[in-house]
Amino acid sequence: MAPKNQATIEDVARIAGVSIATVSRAVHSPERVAKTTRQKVNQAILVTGYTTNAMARSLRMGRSNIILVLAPDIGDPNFSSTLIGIETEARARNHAILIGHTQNDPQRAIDYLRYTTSHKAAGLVLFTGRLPLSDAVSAMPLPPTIAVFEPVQDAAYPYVGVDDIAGGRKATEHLLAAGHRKIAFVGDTQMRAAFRRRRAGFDLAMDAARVDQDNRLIVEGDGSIESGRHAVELLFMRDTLPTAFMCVNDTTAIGVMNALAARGYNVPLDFSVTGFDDVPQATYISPALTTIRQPRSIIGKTAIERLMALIEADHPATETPKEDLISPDLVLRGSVTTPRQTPI
Amino acid sequence: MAPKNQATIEDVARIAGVSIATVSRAVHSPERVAKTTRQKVNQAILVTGYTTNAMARSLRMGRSNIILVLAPDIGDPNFSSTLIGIETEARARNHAILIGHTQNDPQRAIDYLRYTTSHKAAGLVLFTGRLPLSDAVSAMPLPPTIAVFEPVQDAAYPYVGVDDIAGGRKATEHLLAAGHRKIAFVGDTQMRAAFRRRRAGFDLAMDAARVDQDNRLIVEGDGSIESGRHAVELLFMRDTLPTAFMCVNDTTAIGVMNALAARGYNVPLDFSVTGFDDVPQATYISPALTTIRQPRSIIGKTAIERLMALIEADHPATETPKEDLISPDLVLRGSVTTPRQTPI
DNA sequence: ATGATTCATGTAAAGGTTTACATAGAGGCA
DNA sequence: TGCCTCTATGTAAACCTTTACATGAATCAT
Repeated sequence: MAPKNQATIEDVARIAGVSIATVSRAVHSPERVAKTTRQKVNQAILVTGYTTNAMARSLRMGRSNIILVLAPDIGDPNFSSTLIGIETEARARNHAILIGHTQNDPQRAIDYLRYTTSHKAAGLVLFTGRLPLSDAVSAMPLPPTIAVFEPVQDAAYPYVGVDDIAGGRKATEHLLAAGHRKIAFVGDTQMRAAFRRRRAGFDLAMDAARVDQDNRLIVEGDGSIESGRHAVELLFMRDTLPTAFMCVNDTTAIGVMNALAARGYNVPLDFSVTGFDDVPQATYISPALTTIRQPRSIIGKTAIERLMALIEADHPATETPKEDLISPDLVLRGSVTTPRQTPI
Repeated sequence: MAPKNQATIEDVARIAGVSIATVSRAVHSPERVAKTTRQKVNQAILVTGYTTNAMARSLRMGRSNIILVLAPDIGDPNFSSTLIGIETEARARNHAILIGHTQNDPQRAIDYLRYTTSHKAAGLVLFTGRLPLSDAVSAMPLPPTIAVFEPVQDAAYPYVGVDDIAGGRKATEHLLAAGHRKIAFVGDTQMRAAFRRRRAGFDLAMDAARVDQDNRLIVEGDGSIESGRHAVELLFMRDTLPTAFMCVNDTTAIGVMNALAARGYNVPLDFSVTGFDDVPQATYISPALTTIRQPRSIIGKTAIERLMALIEADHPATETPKEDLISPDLVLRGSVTTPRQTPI
């Protein structure tokens, strides 16, 4: 069916009646070869069905056109949508995406990072907020690197993400504007930088509205659905209940709504709820969740733009790493309304 | 920080006091070098931090250790979970996964297929039921290929997927066992092979239960949430209503449940509903959806096993392509119960 | 003791590119 | 005309492996 042996640059050169150097130039810097020659070469390429051997090219050039994307969890909806942006932008720039799925296993991460050098990866995109801190990693020569969604702890890589502070603030301001004053913040934790910032946005909005500390019910949580459910149980054991729940992410919010429904309450009539992320599930639950939308594919696109700038820069890492924060939008759906007048 | 120039096999050879051939052998077929030499080499590798240059290796060997996965939609939950199985298994066999995201655009698909030859990919995994049928593609020399989830139209690639007939049958039998006799099948279409098979399973079960054609309400649909909603509207315009909806996939089922809720009906008290796929959303809606679970990561794992067998086989495609159908399980949740006694 | 066999290692070619440097022809200018 | 510059192309080296083949030593059978 297909010719057993792929045509090489030499086949093209022979047919076009030029040297292999000219063919190479015709392909990669067409302006350096005469118009008529270029046409002969293109013709020969068509005839032979020639494709450059990327392996030979990478070997010679010292780097490939592969970008490694390291992610702890491929299934995370944030990941897949961002990947779309990454893939599209990378492809437009003639680069391919290699997926490294770490499952939070440091050994797997190290293996993939090693990949980076053995495959001469052009760049590295990190979805993972933590890098294994073994000596193996710090001694490893990594290609230009960019972090996405969460800045990498203890390492100064440029970072592209959502403006979590602005997002947290927007969600909170929306609840305040609806008339809520006693608001629970669900998902307080020091573990994740993004969550810390959302909390900061919450406080900023509450400060600006002059809501005192007593009316801010801070509940710990790790972003899981269980943590949301648990938060509700916890609050019902305290003496004061909030009228609204500002949740650190959608998953938490879904947990909160589950628990409220289980107790027979109606959202938004009895309690208002906001999320953060706008995961697909946010539309499927009822009522649909009012939330902050992650500008996922924009983040992916921006990350590749920055990364390519790094790759093409001659002096790697001479400038100070930059943070690129993209401001998210509030998505109005059905889980927020004015607080009920009679106490629960 | 890291040495500017990666150590090469020659550095290792010099330090170990052997030839580069011996180093190569020590790394890739250790049994062929004497124990003491092997130790010297390993020591030298440790000292230099040597990693084989995969580009040089691939160039010499004529193929890389990269497997291209072509998918129309990265965001599809089926895709990501299957990818986990693919990635894990590929990694265990020292291969890496390159993602090609076609967005159903034939041109993008072709570009990625071309990738396959330029990067000397070891293999190809197709998530896409349709291949662009241009001459460009049929003339293209593709590496060993396997289809996943949907067999590829008009092309005889081995295929790993769920046993859709068995799954469709199981779901239908479950409804029959609950006492339903008038059942709607939502999502009838010729366009997708998987859907055709689910329909076949439905008919098989209905035949076995001797349910006549009048009690099978077949409604067209393309698997979208809108098609589910639309099906309900359609059925309410006919003179007979089903007591249960067997939906071709979960997304359709969610649409059906949405529309029923909008009309004020209760699932499962008024109508029972089953889905197919077990997408994450199936647990988030209320009631949680009784459905057929795709054995996703098993499919991914199996696909790579078959693909590697193909890659390692000396005589490509001499055997007839094989179908590997994995039997899915029924997941019991809250959307099915006995039919109500009083008609709607 | 001798020839045959096995084992461990070395030598060198090949894989397909890109690119520094060389070359040659054309055109411009005095 | 003679010299210089510029442009288009060619030559050959380098990138780093793997592996067929060669070599020499050691082991074995007779």
